[in-house]
Amino acid sequence: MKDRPAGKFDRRRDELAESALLTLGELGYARASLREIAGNSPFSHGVVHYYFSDKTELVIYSVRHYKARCVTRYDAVVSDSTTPGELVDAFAAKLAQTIRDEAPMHRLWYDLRTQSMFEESLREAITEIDGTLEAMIWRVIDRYATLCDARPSVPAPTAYAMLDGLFQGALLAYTTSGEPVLDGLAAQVRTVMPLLVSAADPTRTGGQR
Amino acid sequence: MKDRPAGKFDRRRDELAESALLTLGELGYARASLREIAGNSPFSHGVVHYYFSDKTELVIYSVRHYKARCVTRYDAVVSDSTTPGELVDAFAAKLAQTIRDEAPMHRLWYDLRTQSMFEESLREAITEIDGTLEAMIWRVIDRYATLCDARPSVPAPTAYAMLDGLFQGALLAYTTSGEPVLDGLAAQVRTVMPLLVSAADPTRTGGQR
DNA sequence: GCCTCTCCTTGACACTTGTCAAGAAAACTT
DNA sequence: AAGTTTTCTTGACAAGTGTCAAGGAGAGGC
Repeated sequence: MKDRPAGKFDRRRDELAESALLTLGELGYARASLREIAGNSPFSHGVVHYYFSDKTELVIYSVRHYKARCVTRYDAVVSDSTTPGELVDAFAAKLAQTIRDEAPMHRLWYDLRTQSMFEESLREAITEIDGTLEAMIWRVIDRYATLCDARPSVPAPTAYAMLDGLFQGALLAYTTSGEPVLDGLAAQVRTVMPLLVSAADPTRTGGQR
Repeated sequence: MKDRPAGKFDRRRDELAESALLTLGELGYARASLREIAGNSPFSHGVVHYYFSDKTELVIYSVRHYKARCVTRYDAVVSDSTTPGELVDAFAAKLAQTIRDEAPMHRLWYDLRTQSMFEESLREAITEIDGTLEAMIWRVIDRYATLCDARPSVPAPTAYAMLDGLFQGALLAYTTSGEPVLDGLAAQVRTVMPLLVSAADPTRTGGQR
C-alpha cells in the first residue's frame, strides 16, 4: 500500500464537510440524510463511507471544520478597539452580523449541542468546541474590562453562558421575525456588557462611580 | 353520534402525553418513535392516531401539558421570600433542584425549542411557551428588585435570555458531569442576580451605594 | 338476546434511513 | 500501453419510520 497523499484525501473530506454543513444547516441534524448531503455535493451518496466511517464522524468533522474558522471572529474586535464604547459597539455589531450571515450554521451548532445531551457520541467534540467558544467570548470580556480599567465581575463560564443565552434568544427571534430583532440584540449587548465588569481594585483607582 | 364525554377522552390524551414525555425526554424528539412512545404506555402503537392526528400534535400537546405544570415553579419563591438574599437563595436552590429532578424534561424543552428553528410546525407553540417562561422568570426578577428597593436593570427578554443561558449551560454540564456542577449553578445565580437590578429612582432613595 | 357505538389492536403500506459490497472509472506508475 | 491502485457510482440490504384501514373487544341501550 502506498502512502496516502494526505493533502488530497483531506481536501475531499473538507469538500464533503462543506456540503454537509450546507445540508445540516438547512435541515438540522435529525433530518439531514447522507443522500441529501451528497446531493449538495458533486458526489454520490456512497462516497461518504469512503471518506468517513460513520455519519457521526462526518458530522463531527464538519462542525469542527466550521468552528475552527469561527473562533477568531471577534479577534479583530478585541485588537482594534481602543475604548470600551468602541469595543462594545463593534462586538454587538459583529454578533448581529453573524446571525444575518450565518444563521443556519448557528442553528446547527445549537442543534448539535442539544443533541449531545441525548447522544453520547457527540458529547466529547461538542464539549471541546464549547470550551473554545467560551475562551473566544472571554477574550472579549477580558479586553473590555481592561479598557474600562476594571475587572470582570463574573467568571468566564458565567459570562459565556449569559451572552450565549442572549445570542440564542436573538437567533430564535431572528428565525421567526427576521432582521428587525437584530437591533434589539445590539441593544441588549450594550446593556449587559457594562454589568459584566466592576471597578478594578479600589486601592488603585478608587472606583469609577 | 353521541356526545363525546370530553373528560374521558382528554384523560386518555393526558395519559398518552405522559408516556410521550417519558420517551421524548429519554431519547429526544428525533429518536422518539410512536412505537417507542406507545411502548411506554399501556397501549399499542396504533392508538396514537385515535387520539392525535399527528405525531406533531402529540408532541405539542405533551410539551404544553408539561409546561403548564411548570410555569408556577417559582411562585412560592416569589411569595414566600421577604429579603433579597432569601429570594436569591431559594431561587438558586430551586433551579438546581429542578435539574436534579427533571433533567430529561429540560433537555426535551431545549431540543424542541431548537427544532422549532428548523420545523415551522413547532414554532407557534414553542414561541408561546417561551413567552410564559419569560414571564415566569420576570416575576422573580421583579420581586427581587422590589425586595432590593431597586429596579430591574435589564428588560424582561434580556433577563430571561441570560438566566436561560446559565440554566442551559448548567444542564449541559450536569449531563456530562452530574451532581457536582449544580453548586456552581447556584453560585452563578447568586453572582448574577445582583447585576440585574440597579438602585431605584434616586430622587426617592438617593441610591444604595 | 342483539345492535350500536366507542375504544383499541393488528398488520400492512409506502417511504426513508445508514450501511456496505461489487464493480466501473479514473489516476498514477512503470 | 499495461497494470495497479485510488476513487467513485450503483444498487441492494435490513431496519425503522409515520400513517392508516380492517376489524376485534367491550360496554351500554333496547
